[in-house]
Amino acid sequence: MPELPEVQTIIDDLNKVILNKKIKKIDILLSKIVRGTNSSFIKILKNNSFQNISRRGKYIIISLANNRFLVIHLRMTGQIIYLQGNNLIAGGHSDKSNNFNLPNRQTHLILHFTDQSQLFYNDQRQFGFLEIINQKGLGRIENKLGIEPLSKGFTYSYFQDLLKDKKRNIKAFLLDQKYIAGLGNIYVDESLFLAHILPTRSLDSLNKKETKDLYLAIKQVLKLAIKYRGTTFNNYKDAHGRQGNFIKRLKVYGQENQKCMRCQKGVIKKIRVAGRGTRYCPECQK
DNA sequence: CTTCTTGTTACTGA
DNA sequence: ATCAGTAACAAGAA
Repeated sequence: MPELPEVQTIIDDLNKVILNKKIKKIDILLSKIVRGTNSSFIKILKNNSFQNISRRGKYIIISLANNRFLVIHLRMTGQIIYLQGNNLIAGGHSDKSNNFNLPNRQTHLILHFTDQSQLFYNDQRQFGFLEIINQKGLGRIENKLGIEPLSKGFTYSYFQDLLKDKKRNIKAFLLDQKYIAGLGNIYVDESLFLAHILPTRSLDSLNKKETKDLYLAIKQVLKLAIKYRGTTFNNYKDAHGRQGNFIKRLKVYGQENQKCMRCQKGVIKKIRVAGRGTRYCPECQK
């Protein structure tokens, strides 16, 4: 479940260690994980290098030479792990089975660099993908995504305009990448909790204060999660011995049947909203 | 055995 | 046009 903060953590780590290293070999272990033909994918990457790594919503965008881009989407269980020797230098979204014996059963692609370091793409459920695109492809991604919630352009008045005249369910709206890019199930639930708003509410039912609170909550939750290096980085230490642990700061996600840690009155409930498991406090979210 | 999990797209029907 | 709902993708956990 890598969302904006997890993807941001991954690219921040990778940018420090992988730029300009020459790719000497590409192993595609699961063909369908690569969009487009495998042969052109390999042809473009071979002897190429990463010039810069950025993010748009949950998409990882790696600039290559020759105006090409390697785009990676982790979907639900994708991981990127960069190893130098036996040392994990940068990585993403490790789950319980934290096993650096790579490649393993879930490894679908390996990039080998000339300095012997390796980048592994792992994906248990195989929903993620890698793709080489050009400037035009970049435009296509841009066109389907809404604003970056941590960008300067995401002002309160921009947020108000987004909501205007819509009657949608608030959670479905926040999950929709074409309005705001990067939120997923975890941070939507956390933002709504922070703003004291029930996930079942509709946009046209929000008053001015609630709208403002939600706007601030989204930014606050995302910033804090990035500070703690995301939620799903549980059991690994990176090269600097840090552990990402926003999971310990989650207020509602995964807290069902627990007493609400804010009001100490409600018990966190889990229901289904917009097709997703949704957690909230029935006492202090209205 | 069944059910649930999550990101995204595609599709149906209101 | 807007929106809700559901299936699909795949593998593993409970």
